[in-house]
Amino acid sequence: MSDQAKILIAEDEPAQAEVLKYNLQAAGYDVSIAPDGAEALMRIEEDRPDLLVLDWMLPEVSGIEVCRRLRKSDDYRDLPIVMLTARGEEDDRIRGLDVGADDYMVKPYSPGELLARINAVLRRARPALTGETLEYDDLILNLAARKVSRAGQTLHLAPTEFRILQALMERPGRVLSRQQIIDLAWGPNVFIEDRTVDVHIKRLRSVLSKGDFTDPIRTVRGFGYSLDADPDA
Amino acid sequence: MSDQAKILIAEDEPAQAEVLKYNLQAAGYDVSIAPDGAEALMRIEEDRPDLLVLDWMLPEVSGIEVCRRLRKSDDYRDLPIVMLTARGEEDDRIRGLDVGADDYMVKPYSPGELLARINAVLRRARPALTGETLEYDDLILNLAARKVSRAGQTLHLAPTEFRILQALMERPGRVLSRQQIIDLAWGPNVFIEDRTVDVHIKRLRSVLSKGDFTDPIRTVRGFGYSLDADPDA
DNA sequence: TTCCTTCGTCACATAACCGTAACGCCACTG
DNA sequence: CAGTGGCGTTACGGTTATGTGACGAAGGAA
Repeated sequence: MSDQAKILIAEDEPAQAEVLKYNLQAAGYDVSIAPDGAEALMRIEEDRPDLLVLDWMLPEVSGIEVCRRLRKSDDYRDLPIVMLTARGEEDDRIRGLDVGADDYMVKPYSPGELLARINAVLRRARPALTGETLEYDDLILNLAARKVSRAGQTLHLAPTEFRILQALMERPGRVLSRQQIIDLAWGPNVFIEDRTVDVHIKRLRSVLSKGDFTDPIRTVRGFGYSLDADPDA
Repeated sequence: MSDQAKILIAEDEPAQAEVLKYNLQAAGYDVSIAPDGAEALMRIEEDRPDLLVLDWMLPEVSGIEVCRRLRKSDDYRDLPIVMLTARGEEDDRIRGLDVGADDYMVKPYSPGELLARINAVLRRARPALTGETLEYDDLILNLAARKVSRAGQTLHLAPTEFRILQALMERPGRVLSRQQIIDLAWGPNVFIEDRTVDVHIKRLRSVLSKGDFTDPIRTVRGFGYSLDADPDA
């Protein structure tokens, strides 16, 4: 996982929850705890965790009910869930997998194994979060995947357009001259007409503004171009 | 291990064994039957099942003895075992878990529930049994068995295609250049034309997309290829 | 041996992309 | 308000990257 993934632990036994939190934090996760099912549902709305560790026996709203509700909701259908069951609750375990948990652990579990499962589930569930990304306004440029999206929608950029946008996003707000853009996007010692940049900027704009998006590129007359989401500021 | 997992039923009551066999076959498993403990041990050697459904009361060699022996052997230490006990044999049940059964069912059981447990045990046990598994979308690549399946269906990949897919699946979503693919799939210091990668990608695609599957490989013009199940996301 | 699979490469077709020229509008200057 | 340089936009020819079918070589299995 590239950054710090958020994990919510829904567990009513404070001691267990704390141990788990400690272990997961040590592994680099951002951890919070909900002591019952109702609170878990609340915190899911609030914190938007990337993964839920869900104890099966919870006060207020049972784990299985939490799971069922999440799977029915539009927003959290895909929230990865690792459930915890005590030995002897085999029936619930089976129901849990049926209800849509991604994995389960039987208590008592080894912290290492639980961590491994969490990592595996996260990896499986969030392939998009791999690699370095540049962000500007609602634009996201993923270097590793070589993908650009705006407001969640993937855009198709030609290679040159991609490199120009990358150059601009690496220097947000700064005005780049045409020659600078050529150096950054084509490489130094490449002879390209300045006006060619204009054409690519135009193409880039038309892709970025497809739909009813506003044009994030500002023309600075006599100098060049810059990224500027809010020209009035 | 193919996607058609082999299950051995060790059960001395023919009627029960047959019913069970019928149900498991309907669920897509490859099923065989052993009427007593001695035969069970023999068939395990012979058939190499992926999971054992083990009745506790068996002629010749008792279920508990079978279990104990398997757990002591080097080859079958991790063979998943689901044991069947008659009601009232609580002591044996507990001994069974101690001896190393992975799960148990009390007779009479519902076929659906047993199936659910078998599925769960297999899913949990397989990674340990078969080595690491890579998953992406509905693709599963089993390193140890060198097998690939899509949506449950086994695919036949040539060795080079397998290694390329492995390289891609180890870095899901990330774009790999042709040279990187060569290094990863052929090894460093191997001279291969870049275009050769294209041809293998084409062959890989045609296998992965057989039927009406969508092509999971994205071409990134000017750079290389990446795994991308959902280009619009 | 012969048959079959896999491999690397090539050759050709196609589609995507690129750079440039040309035209006309617009913003600024005076 | 006229003039001018800068810029947006379109069109187009050429180039390059990729898809695809074919082929011969190598190796293994029967």
